[in-house]
Formats: sequence, C-alpha cells, structure tokens
Amino acid sequence: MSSDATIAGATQASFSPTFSPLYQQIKALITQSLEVGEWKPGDMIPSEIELAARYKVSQGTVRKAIDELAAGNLLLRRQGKGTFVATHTEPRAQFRFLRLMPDEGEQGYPESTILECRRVRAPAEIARTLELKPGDPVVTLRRLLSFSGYPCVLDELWLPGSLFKGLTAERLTESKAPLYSMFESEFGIKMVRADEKIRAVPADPEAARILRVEPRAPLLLVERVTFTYGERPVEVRRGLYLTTRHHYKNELS
Amino acid sequence: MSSDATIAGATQASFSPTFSPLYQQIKALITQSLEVGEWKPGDMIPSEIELAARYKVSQGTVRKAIDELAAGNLLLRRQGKGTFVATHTEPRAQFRFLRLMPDEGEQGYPESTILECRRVRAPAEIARTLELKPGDPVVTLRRLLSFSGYPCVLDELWLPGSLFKGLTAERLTESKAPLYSMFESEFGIKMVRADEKIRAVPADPEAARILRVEPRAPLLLVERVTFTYGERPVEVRRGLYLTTRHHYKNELS
DNA sequence: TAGTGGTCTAGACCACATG
DNA sequence: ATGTGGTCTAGACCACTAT
Repeated sequence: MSSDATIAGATQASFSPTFSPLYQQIKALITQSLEVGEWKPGDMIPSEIELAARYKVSQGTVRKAIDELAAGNLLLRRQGKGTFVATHTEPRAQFRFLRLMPDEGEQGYPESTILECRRVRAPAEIARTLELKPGDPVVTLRRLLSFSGYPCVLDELWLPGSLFKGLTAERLTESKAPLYSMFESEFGIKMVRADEKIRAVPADPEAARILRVEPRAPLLLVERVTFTYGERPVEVRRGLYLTTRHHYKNELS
Repeated sequence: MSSDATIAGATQASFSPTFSPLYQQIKALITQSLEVGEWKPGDMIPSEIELAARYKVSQGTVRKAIDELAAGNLLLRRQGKGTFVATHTEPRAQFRFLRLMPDEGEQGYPESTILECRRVRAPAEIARTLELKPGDPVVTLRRLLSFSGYPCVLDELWLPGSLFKGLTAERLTESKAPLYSMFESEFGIKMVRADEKIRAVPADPEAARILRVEPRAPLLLVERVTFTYGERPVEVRRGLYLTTRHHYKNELS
C-alpha cells in the first residue's frame, strides 16, 4: 500500500513536515476514495476495523474521521449495518436541497416539467463560476416545478458539458426522479454542498406568465452554486420561487 | 451530589429504565447549568478533568458531551485556555444571525436606529409563538438597520414582557451594541438558535418610504422565531430586507 | 512549569441487524 | 452466532497558553 507514505509512524504524526492530525489524514484518504469512485453512492464502505487495518491506525482514529464525514453528510452511519456513501437516491435525501415549504400541510411530491434543454457555449460569468474557460460547452436547461398543480419554481441550470454528455430533454422527461438523484445515477455526479444567494425581484413577463402571477409581482430569486467532492463546482442554478403559498425555510444556529 | 441518581453505575447505563447514553446525560446536565446561569456567557466552565470528577465519568465521556455542545454553538473550546460559554458579546459572534451580505465588498458595521418601542398586550399569534397567553405583556419595537448610510433592513420585534422589564427606547438608543449582545448583557437572555421563513413581498407604503424604494418594490420578508436554551422561544422578528445591493446568504449541506 | 484542550491507542462491553 | 456501529474507560503524549 503506497498510501503508507502519507501516514506517519505507528504512534504519532508529530514529525511530519506539514503536521496534521492522523484522523484528518484518514479523512482525506476516505474523501479521495469517494472522489475517484472506489465507493459509490449507496455503497457500504469497509468496516471501521477493516479501515483501521488498511490505514494502520486504531479504530478510534478511523471512527473520528468517519464521524466528521458523516456530520458533513458525505457518509451515513447505520448501527448494526455499516457505513454507507450518502446518496440522493433514497427517499429521505431526495429533496435535501429543496427549502421551499408549503405554508401549511405536508410537502407533496413535486411535478417537474422540462421547458428547454440546450448545449451552448458558456457565458463568461457561468464559465468563471464553474471554473471553465469562456466558450467551453455547457448544458443549460429550464424547468418548472409544481406542487399539487400550482407552478412554484422556475429554474434555469448550467452544467459542465464535459460531465453531462448525452443529457437531453428526452432523457430528462423520461426520468421521473429528482434532478440530483438522476445526475448521480446517470452521470455519476454526486452533489455535496451548495451556496445560495437569495433576493427579492420583480417577475419578468415570461416568468409571470409561467408562474401565473402579474408582471412585476415579487418573487424569490435563488442563485445557487452546487459543489461535488473536493469543492469542485458542477452546477449553477438560478431559481425564481413563488412564495405566496410557500416559503423558504431556514435554520440559524 | 444528588445528580448521581440520574447517572448510572460506574461502567454502564444499560440497566437504566429509560436508557440514554451517559454522555447525553452529561450533556443535559451541562445544558441545565447553562440554563440556570451557573455559568454565564463568556465564562470559562470547569475543565474536562474537573467535570469528569464531578459527574463521576471518564474524561472521554465529558469530552464527547462538550464536543456536541460546541458543535451546537453553545460552548466554545479554546486549546490551551479552556471551554467557554458562547456569547454574542465577542466580535466574532456579534453578527452570527445576520445573513444579509453586500453583493461585493466587506460587511461593514451596521448602524441601528430605533423607530419605536412600546409595551403592549400580545396579539394572539405572537402569544402562541412565544408560548404566552393572549394579552400577556410583550415589548414590541421597530428599528432600521443601515449599511454605510443605506437603509437596508426594517425590523419589527416582539419580546416577552416578563423577560425584558425595563427595556425602553432610551436604553436601546444609548446602547451601541447589537441587539442580541445587549439582550444578553442587560437581560441575561442568550439567543441560541432561530427558525426563519423567507418570502418575497411588495413594499407597503411605509416600508417603501423608510427604505427609500418605490411602493410595491420587491422586498425580502424574513420571519424569525428565536430560541434560548431548552428550545424556549423568546423573540419573534419580522424583517423587511432590501436586496438590491445585498443578498441573503445561505449554505446547504 | 503547570494547566488546558487535542490526539491516539487498546480494550471492553452494549445495541442493533442479519443469517 | 456473527458482524456492524455506539459507548465508555484508562492512560499516554502533543500542542497551545499563561505565569
């Protein structure tokens, strides 16, 4: 195992030139295995004992590394069963990034309509955000999300073309699964984290028509940049949320 | 120490009727000490070794309890110094709950103007949210937040009258400190967590005048319920945010 | 030098899921 | 019965802060 070189001796890592705790190094190694796809979303990763043997550290050290990854929603621990790679496929995590909630009642299953799907050259700002060169191929798509028949979210997305080859309106329309779940199963892209900037804006004529509100009606503008493993940006999303019967839910702590 | 009754025997807690891990019990005991004010915001709490002796558990168990409380922003660990009760007083945590960020440039120190401060009987909905009886006394206040001269946030607050005796416009105006920092030092109320519901709404005439925008201009409506220790609600806040040069920042994970 | 939190280990036992 | 993660302990040593 060549990875031994990055792990310090049996007891301590203090003589390492750029010191970092052992469990952080283990954490980085596990993250690496996730990045390169050694363990895929939904997979069970090796047990703590196995990993401790592989990395030549104690079980407690592996445990601490896994604990932090689980806290960051990269792994999922299940007592008695094992530790699993987090996935958007399972029902619980399906809508982890959807913060729009009905003012009263339960969140129903949203209905998604693809309005457009094109392959274009990346505009300068999109390219910058996705860390591409201006003019690199990107896939852009627009879709409408409706709750119990009411159109609520008008989304516009940009994705790196190189990662989403073969993404077409047909495939999107066929798939009944949420986008992130589909991105994961069809293209192997696991969304890990996202930054959002939220504003109130007036509805432009087209958005007003689609969301069935008056022009210039206030809408929530949600600009999202989504990251996969290793803080690599892989999606820009610009959503217009209708918030008359719904709200964006957030917790501060 | 009568608390021994809640802690199980020397090695294990498995025979406890309502089982919960030892470290969770310790966590609850520490939280209790925070609630009753045994240790106040900014105070250093006893060292891990002292707490382990007090609760008759190992240092590792106390450590795990403290780790979770620190993760929840109730405690702050500082290597080499000790563990401290989190506070809104120190600069770093001053604006922990302020998510409005300038589109570019650094967040300057906001200027706060108190527009109104009255003692009233709680409206039904406020009473329900604050877990008071309708008609119980509450303090309500309105204030304007400005960044580098630009009015950006128009807030309306309701606080339980019983907890904020002696809160007047004068005291608010004198105090240069942020509200939460002032609530903590003057009234002993430490805000711990908040839930927010965010919407886009049209500016009403008064808000438009104060925020210097056209009537019906889109604003962010942020409805916040803030909690102190033990999930006790102690503030309702309704804020109108001007988001032309600022945005509400959020991270999803 | 002493005291604090931070890391790491080794080992024991418990709780849960599955065969 | 076995294997998984979850809890708890005891002890060693490191890193940081203050005196």
